[in-house]
Amino acid sequence: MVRPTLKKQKPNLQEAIKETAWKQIAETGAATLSLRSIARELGITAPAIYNYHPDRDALVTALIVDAYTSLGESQQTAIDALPTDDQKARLSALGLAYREWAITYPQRYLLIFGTPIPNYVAPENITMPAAACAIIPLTNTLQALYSQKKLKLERLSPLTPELEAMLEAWKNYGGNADVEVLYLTAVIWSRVHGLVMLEIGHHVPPVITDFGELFRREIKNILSQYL
Amino acid sequence: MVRPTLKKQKPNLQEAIKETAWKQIAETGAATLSLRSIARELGITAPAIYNYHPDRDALVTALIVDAYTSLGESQQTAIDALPTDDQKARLSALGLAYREWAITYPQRYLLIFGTPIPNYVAPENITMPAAACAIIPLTNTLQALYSQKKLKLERLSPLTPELEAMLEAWKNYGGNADVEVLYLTAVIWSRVHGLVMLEIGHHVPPVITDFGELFRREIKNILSQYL
DNA sequence: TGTACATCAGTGAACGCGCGTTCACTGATGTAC
DNA sequence: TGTACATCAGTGAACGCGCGTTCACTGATGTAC
Repeated sequence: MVRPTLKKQKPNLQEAIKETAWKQIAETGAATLSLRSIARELGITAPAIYNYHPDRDALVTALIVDAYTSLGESQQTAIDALPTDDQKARLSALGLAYREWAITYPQRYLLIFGTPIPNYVAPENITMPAAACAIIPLTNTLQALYSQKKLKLERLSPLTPELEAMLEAWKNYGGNADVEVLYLTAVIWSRVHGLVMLEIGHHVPPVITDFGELFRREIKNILSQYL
Repeated sequence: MVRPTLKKQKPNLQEAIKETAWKQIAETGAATLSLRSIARELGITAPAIYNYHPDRDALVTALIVDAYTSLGESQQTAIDALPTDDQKARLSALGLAYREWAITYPQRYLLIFGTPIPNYVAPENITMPAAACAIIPLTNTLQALYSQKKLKLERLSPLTPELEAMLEAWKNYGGNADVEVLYLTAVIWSRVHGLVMLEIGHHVPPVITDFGELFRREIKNILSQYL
């Protein structure tokens, strides 16, 4: 009935499947995602999906990679227009853009950073690099500041040998930055991540009607703390 | 076959149901929890559970409340033994105990702070107060420091009127503390929360073999930043 | 002490549901001659 | 231009599974006389 029309409009099921998946994830979260419900909404039968993805887990993996990529691109876009010499503005922009992406796509954010989907195991060799890309703009910005000796690191508690060794290993593993920069990346990221998770998880009393106010103050505090 | 024996050993199904639920949550997470699997492990039939909980959602709510309570108690215990005049040690203990609880019961932590369970809606009038109890030890400790004028608030970016108004509302709503204390509560909590979420979600490269090192350094940094 | 009875925790069958995945198939498309 | 054929995306039926919830029931317990 409706199917033939849809079929004409969307011969590229490849994309349509993921679009519908994102739509359903946005509506009810990734945990209720199913091949059958995607097929239903698309007006096709469930087995048709197997022509494009070997199984459900492969689709989920593709979605996760796309989500990381989208987050990473929004991070990069946030700083592309800003002058390279104003690293402070860039750092701030990264923080604000990060929250913006997360509250625009809360379910997407939860897909990558929330509780793992039951019975799904992420192939780490695929998802880890994608995740790394999302963080690279932050690392690069911090590294630029570090190179210009603009980071106030003297306030930080000294690195223990164990911690330094682990950060060194991280450096070799892929992080193309100095150990203190990697540490700051993790720590600043986790601060932003923590606030974002509280906000989209509604773990803050409802009287906080504009969480952005709180978030922006904290971004300012982070900037003045390390710069 | 096995049932009668079990029945003799555990006549208090009320507790046994929740115990088994926790066990299964610890094993595979809250998302796969089901009345039938609890009953199965307990050697009873699923409908028997309805004698103790009106439906699945009620059980989940009870578990969530228990989790918050357990976290809150572990927070309180962490500072009970410490001298009241050493607020710095208390603050540090709260942070370390928080992580300890979370990595001991990661699935419990995710139950309350991770992605919500599909098709479950938390009755906020029940879960919010329980959640508040988990945070009160931190607020109280910060309030004590504030009263003794030991918090370095001058470094913080100024409160906007909007933010101050929201924090005032929070105060009336239940937080029995000054606005700057409530702000610090939210911000310090979110920092700890962010680190914990990254750790239990495995979002940090595997070369970071002892995340505790990173965590402890950050606790020290938080202390020296605000105290 | 012994019998009749009420209570009520737990049973087992059944309901309707949705899921991932397989398989032989159909039927439109596009190519080869 | 017209026919025979291969391709292959999508179908529909079926598989076995687990779920929450309902309902009439059973049978052990404990009470009342």
